[in-house]
Amino acid sequence: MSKILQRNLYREVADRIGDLIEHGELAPGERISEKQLCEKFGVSRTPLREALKVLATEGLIELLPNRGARVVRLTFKKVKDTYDLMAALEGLSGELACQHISDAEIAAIRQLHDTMLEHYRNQDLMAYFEINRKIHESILAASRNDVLQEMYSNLSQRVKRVRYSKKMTQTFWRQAVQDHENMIAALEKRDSQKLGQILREHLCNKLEVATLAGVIEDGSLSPENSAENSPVHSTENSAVNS
Amino acid sequence: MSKILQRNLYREVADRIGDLIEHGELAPGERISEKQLCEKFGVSRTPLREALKVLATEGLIELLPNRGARVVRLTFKKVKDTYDLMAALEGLSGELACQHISDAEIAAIRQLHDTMLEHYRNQDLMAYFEINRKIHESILAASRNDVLQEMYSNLSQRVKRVRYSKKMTQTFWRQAVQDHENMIAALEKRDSQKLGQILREHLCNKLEVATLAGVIEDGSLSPENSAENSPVHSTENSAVNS
DNA sequence: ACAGTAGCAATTGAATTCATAATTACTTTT
DNA sequence: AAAAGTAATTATGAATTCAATTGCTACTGT
Repeated sequence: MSKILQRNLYREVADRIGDLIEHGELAPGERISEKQLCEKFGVSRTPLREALKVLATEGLIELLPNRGARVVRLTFKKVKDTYDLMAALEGLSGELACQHISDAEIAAIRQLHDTMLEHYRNQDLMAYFEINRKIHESILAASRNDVLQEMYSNLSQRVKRVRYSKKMTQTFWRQAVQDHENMIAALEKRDSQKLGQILREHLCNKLEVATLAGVIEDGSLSPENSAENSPVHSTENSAVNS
Repeated sequence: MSKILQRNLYREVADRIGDLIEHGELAPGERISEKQLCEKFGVSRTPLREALKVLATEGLIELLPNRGARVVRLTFKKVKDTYDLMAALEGLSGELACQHISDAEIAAIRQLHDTMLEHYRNQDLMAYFEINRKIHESILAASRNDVLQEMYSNLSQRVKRVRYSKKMTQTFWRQAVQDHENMIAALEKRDSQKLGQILREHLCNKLEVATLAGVIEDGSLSPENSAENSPVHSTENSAVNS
């Protein structure tokens, strides 16, 4: 049925490090000491270094030749670029989903949708987000495109640590709910063009980007800015103000 | 300027193995012996295994626990899924390019376009494809989205070994050229919606998928079909005659 | 004769060891 | 006293070694 999950040590270690990054226990830009992590996880350097190589190709850390690894610093531009991509992928997933989704799956999503509305009425943001995630996941699964799902999952991983959207204005929230109403409608009519468009323009992404502009500006994500060796600061931060 | 290319041994090895796969010297489904490759490249097992882990996350090979690695078998569905994704990414790149591209870059693409038309008139397929690739690359670069470029490049790698479209009917070719005419027009008008749409529907992808359907059916890509452990050889040989 | 189990060979997974590169601290010179 | 250069220490890159799992083959029992 689903994929056989291979439990190699390197994969386990990679996941654990990913968690550390997501929860901020490994700060952005922080240098990662191999020995330190070896002791923390109780493994030898070989599987740990394999894990680091993998995490680097997954875009979570970057490797400095002969100088070890460090957590990638999420600049505003990087996050924006990633969200643009994710929006495009969500759009595609919507189009494909309309072509392949079963009636049972639509019914299940409708069910989720109704539950989500309930949470909206109760103003339960956490519960709302959880169901929201499940709905998008269901559509993604209905696309029947494994490569797409893999890519989306990877992109999602990269920006996970900034996905906490604590503040959600009523206007935005209301609009998001409206988007979801339209999504369900398009899905039930199997209007792939429409669903694709809605998902591409779905507020969630734009909203998060908007709020993030503030968050990142605060310096909470990029403590010592993006420039490593160049003394000149580029326009990336000033762009936030425009 | 551009990224500092780190020349780690593992990256070098990974690229070399990638080449072997692309050129078919490592057959699809073939088991990869670590020792064998170590001797071939003259490196120890450590960097080689790091390379294998990376190639696995890049989707070129798959790792069987305690049984080594093997080249992924490109099924028709996998290729189709990948092309669908690439089309979506090209579409996005078009939209973004219209927003960021400079006049100089447009002029350069126009230049490429004219050269390509020349090759079309001379019916020089190889030269045509080369310029065609450069044009799409230029648009991708103009999107100013590094994540997008990285993802596209990865997807492109995965299906590289089947991208040889030797046969190109005149009808298809003519349509492709027409598409490119429209692309340039949209680009010069900076009509992002239009360019996006053209790129998403650009014949190249659909054409390749169509021809590939034949190629893969021939068994040249999946020698023993998609089934892994089934002892029964299905229609693979009889299909060649049909 | 066929099937199941046990033993052996081979290959991968992980750890330890060795080498090389970088960084830091200390000393010397200006 | 400050700066530069050299040496030493630390950390990463690579190789070798060790252990464990797998697959194959042979032998025995039914």
